[in-house]
Amino acid sequence: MTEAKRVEVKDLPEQEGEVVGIGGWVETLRVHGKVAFAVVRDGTGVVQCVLARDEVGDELWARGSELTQETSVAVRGEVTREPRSPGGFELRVVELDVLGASEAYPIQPKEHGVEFLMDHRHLWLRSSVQRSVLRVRAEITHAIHDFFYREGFTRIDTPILTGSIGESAGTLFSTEYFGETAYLAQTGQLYLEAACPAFGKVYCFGPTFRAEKSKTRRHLTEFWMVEPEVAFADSEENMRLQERFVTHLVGWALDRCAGELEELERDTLPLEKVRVPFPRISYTEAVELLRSRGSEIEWGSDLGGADETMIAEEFDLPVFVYNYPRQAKAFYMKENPDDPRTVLCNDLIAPEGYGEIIGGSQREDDLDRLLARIREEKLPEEAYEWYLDLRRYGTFVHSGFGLGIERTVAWITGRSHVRELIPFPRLMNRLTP
RNA sequence: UGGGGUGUAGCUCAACUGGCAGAGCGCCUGGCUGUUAACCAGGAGGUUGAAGGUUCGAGCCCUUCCGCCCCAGCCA
Repeated sequence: MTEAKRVEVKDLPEQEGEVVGIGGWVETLRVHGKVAFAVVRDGTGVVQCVLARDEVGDELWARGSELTQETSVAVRGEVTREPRSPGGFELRVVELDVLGASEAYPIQPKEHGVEFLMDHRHLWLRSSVQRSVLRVRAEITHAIHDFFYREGFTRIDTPILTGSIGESAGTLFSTEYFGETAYLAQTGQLYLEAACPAFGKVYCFGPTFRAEKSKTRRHLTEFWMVEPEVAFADSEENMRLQERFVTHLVGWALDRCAGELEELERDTLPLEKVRVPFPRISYTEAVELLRSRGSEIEWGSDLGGADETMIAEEFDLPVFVYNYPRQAKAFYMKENPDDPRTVLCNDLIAPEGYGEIIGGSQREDDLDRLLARIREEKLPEEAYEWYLDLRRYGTFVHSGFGLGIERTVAWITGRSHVRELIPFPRLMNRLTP
């Protein structure tokens, strides 16, 4: 192919009248007797490329009119303003090279079932809805780092391979590790607590593994979680950080992903309402509310998905539910001095039925009470020796939380299942591709 | 693990009460100069998830197994 200025599709409107080159993949081809339309995607956008038989000659016509779905091509043509073309511009083809042929592409621009699409996840990524949700995910992860950088946090990368330590046993993936058993991390929190006295405000962001045999639209066995931890912050400050953080993520998505949210047909009005402060309701108040709405929940048991949805419906913002019964929560959460039946913690429930996106707490900083809780839960005390050291050498009030990325992106994009919101989901029955 | 559903062409789905296995899309052939998931005509394409049973006859009924989806639990 002769030399032509190589451009990205998103920049084509600025090149009107110029002859430019693009590289991309054929999404669809519509051939008439003497004119053909090929829609080409390059990753930055899509453009309709037009071949007129009378203009391009027999050889190019033959090549262009036999393009198949997802053939990779290099196209050279004139950028033309054209109201009949989607996007208002098209490329009038002068030259076209097939770079990589594509025979019988499995995914049609029609409906498919979930299993078929997941079996072809490596190709499904090219589809417009998948591109949009994964673009939003990428922007959200960027917004996460932006927020914590600007707030003065230091990023701490916590290990993925760990010894036996975490929230509880029985939900960990294990693997052989030079004759020992290693476990895949289900939280970075305990390591962050160790980094806290070194840096004050820290966070980690990475994959998390849960060997639960969960089969719901809200669960993955491998998911990404961002976890901040703040020295000298109590539960109250923790919730204020959470609402500022979530507001930042939503605002970032509205600013930078308007096109994607439109493509996804997401009603952005509920998102535009998101601002601090978020409504708060104590666990005890939540139980009273639920019982007044006909639920038979007993004080002491954890809230289920239906309970969360019922609470979310009372508000049009994310809502904090705080201070749960201690038997429903993890050993490291600090006892509530005003009501020792409960611990200083909170969940954040997203609106519109998307459920829990954050779990957070103030941590137990008293050595004796923490030790008592470890023994109460019958956890292996030896494994927690280094964690207990943090209470022996300059213990301090501190709090933190974990926000699930896929659930947050599900809410922001309005998608119903988290499996679409990570490029290659790992589920109980899905390890490939 | 428990409850509910489902499995038919490459894909998405029909098939009445148990009675000749079908459509749309995709693919192949031909037609068409402005399509927008193009349209029109023709063609190829099936071990009805697997095994067994009932019946003159099973995609449909029965038994067992397998896959998938939804809900619950666990949590983010």
